[in-house]
Amino acid sequence: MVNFKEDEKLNILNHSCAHLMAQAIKHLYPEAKFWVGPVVEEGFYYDIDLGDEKITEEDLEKIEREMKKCAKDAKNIIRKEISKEEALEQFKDDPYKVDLIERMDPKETTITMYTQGDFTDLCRGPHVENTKLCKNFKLTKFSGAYWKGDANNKMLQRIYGVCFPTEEELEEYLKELEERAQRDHRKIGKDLGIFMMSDLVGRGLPMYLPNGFILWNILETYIRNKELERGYLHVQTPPLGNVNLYKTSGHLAHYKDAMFPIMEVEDEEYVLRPMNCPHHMVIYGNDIHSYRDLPIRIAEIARDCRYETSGSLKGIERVRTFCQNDSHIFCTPEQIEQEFKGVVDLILEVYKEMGIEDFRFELSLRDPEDKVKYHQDDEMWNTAEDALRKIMKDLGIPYVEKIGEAAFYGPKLDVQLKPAVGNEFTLSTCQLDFCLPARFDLNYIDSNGEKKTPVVIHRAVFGSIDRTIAFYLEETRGYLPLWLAPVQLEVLPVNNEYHLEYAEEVYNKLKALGFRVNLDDRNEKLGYKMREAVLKKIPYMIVLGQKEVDNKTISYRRAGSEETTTVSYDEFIELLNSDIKNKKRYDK
RNA sequence: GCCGACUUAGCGUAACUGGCAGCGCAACUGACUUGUAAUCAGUAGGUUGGGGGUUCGACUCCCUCAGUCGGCACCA
Repeated sequence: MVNFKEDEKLNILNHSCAHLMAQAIKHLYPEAKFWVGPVVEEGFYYDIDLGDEKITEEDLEKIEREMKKCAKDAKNIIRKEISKEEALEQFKDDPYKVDLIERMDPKETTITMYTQGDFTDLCRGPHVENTKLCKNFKLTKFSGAYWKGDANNKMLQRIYGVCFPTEEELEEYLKELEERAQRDHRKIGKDLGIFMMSDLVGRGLPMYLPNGFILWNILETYIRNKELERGYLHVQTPPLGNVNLYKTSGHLAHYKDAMFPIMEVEDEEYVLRPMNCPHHMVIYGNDIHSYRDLPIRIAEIARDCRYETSGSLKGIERVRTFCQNDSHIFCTPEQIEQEFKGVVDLILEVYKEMGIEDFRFELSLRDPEDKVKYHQDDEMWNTAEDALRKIMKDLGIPYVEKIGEAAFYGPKLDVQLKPAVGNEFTLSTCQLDFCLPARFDLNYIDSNGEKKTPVVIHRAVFGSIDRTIAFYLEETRGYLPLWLAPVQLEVLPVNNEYHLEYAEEVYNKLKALGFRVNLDDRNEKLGYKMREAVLKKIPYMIVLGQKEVDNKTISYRRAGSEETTTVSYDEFIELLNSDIKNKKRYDK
C-alpha cells in the first residue's frame, strides 16, 4: 500500500490536486473560504467554509467535472513570494487565511503564493508545474470537520480525494478500496457467524455467536497460558464497583466522561467499571508484601464498560463493553526496566506467533500544558517518561512520541494497528504508573524493613479480545488458521449410499482426537457441498469417495487452494498437528 | 456528540418523475444418489426500521425517533 505522505512525488501531485479542487469549488461557490488542504496517508483533503451551503453526493460529481475542466485548461502553476504585510492586506476579508498567516513562524518574513489561472492560494508548496498533471483523480468522501480539530469550534466541510500520475494507478487504488471493504470484520463477522448486534440489546453491545465464542475461548486460553508461563497470577473481579473505588483511584475526576452514569442502590453509589486497575490495586493491598515477593503480576481477562460516543462505535473494534487481557505488575523501581522489557517481549512473541507484522509503537506522553487531564506532578512525569525513553532506546525499537496521549496516571507505550477500513487503533498497551499505588496507599517492606510504595506497570497484550478478533478476521480475510477456526474440518462423502460409512468412521476418529469437525451428509452433489465449505472458509475440506474407501486414504483441499491432495490417515493427522503447532496461516 | 448519506423477507438486492412490492440465495416439501464453487420442480416467507403528516393513492415527498455507514471529535 502506498503512503501518499511518504512518497514525495505523489505528495506534491496530491497537494496540487487539493488546490485544483479549491479552484473548482471557488468557481462553483464564489463565497467559499478555505482553511487547510494537506496531503494525508491516502490522498488529500481540503477544509472549506461554505457558509450555509451543504455538500451532497451530486455536488461532489459537479466539483469533479469542474476540476476536469480546470485541469484541461492546463494553466501553469506560478509561485510568488510576498511579504507578510502584503499577504495580510490581500486576505484581510478571509479570517481563515489571516489566522494562518498570523500563526506562522515569526522568523519567516515572506509568504509563498501559488497561482493557477484565476485562482490564488497561499501555500508552502511545492506544486507540480501545470494543472494538467492533476487529471487522474477521484473525490472519495466528504464530511463535517471541526475547525482546527476542536469540537468547540465551527464545523467546516471537508472533502477528501486522491490523485495518481496514471489512470491505471487510480483504478488499481479504487479496486483496492473495494477489496478492503470485502475484508472488513463487520462483513466477515456476519458471513462467518462470529458476532451479532441488536437494536433491542443496545448499540455497541456485541453478542458472540457459537463460532465467535469458540474463537474467543481459544484466544483467551492462548494468552492466559502465555501469562502462566511468565509468572502472572490470574484473578477474577466484578465488572462494577462502588463509586468510592473510583474516587480513590482518580478515575471519577479524570475519566468520568467515558463512564456510564452512577447507579444509586439503597444508600450507595455504583458504577460499571471502565477499567480494572482499581480492583487489582485493592487485591494487592489485601496482603502485606515483602520486596522479596515482587514483582507481583496480577492478571485478568476482565470485562469493562465504557460510554463511547455513538459516532465512535465500529463493529467489535470499538464497542461499549469489551474484555481486556489486562494485568498490573507491582514492582520496585529497580525492577521497572526488566518488567517493562518483559512485557514488550511478550507482545512481540504473540505478534510473531500470530504472524502480525504490520504494526508500530507509539510512546504516549502527557501534554504539560494540560492541567486538567493529567495527575499533576512534574517530577513523577519526567522520571516516568525518561524511564520509558531509555527502555525503548535499549530495546532498539523505533517509535514515535505522541504528546497529550498519556493516561492520566502515567505515560504509555501503545502498539498501533491498521484496520481494513478506518483509522489506526491500539491493540496492545504498556503503561508506567507512579500515581495509583500511592492513592491506594499500597506498599511493600524493603530490605531495611522500611515501607516503600511499589510502581505499577499496567499492560494488555490484547487490549480487547473483541478488537483482537476484529483485527485477525481482517488480517486473515476470514481464512482463520487451523488453531483458531471454529470449524476446522469438513468431511464430504461423495455419495451417501456408498461412502457415508467410511466418512462417518473418519469423522468419528477426528472428533475423538479433539478436532472441530463437521460431517456434511446431506443428499447433495459434491460440488454443492464443496461450494458451501469454501464460502465458509473452512481450513480443510475432506472428500471421501470410492477411491478413498478402497485405499483407506484421505483426499483434502485446503482453504485458499484449488488443489486436491491424497494422503494416508496418519499423514493427514501429522499435517493437521503441524499446522496447529505452527499456527500456519492460509491467507497469504 | 457533530456533519452527511443510508435502512425493502434470514442474507444479497429490484421497483422511471408518487400508481398492483418483484428477483436470487437460504428455509420447507418432493424427485434426483451425485468426484471438488450452485440438480430440478413446488411451497411458504413483507404493516418496505418505528411513529406521525401531505395525497384519491406513499418503498418513493415532509416531520420525528431509532439504528447502520463515511468522516470529525473522542479512544482499548
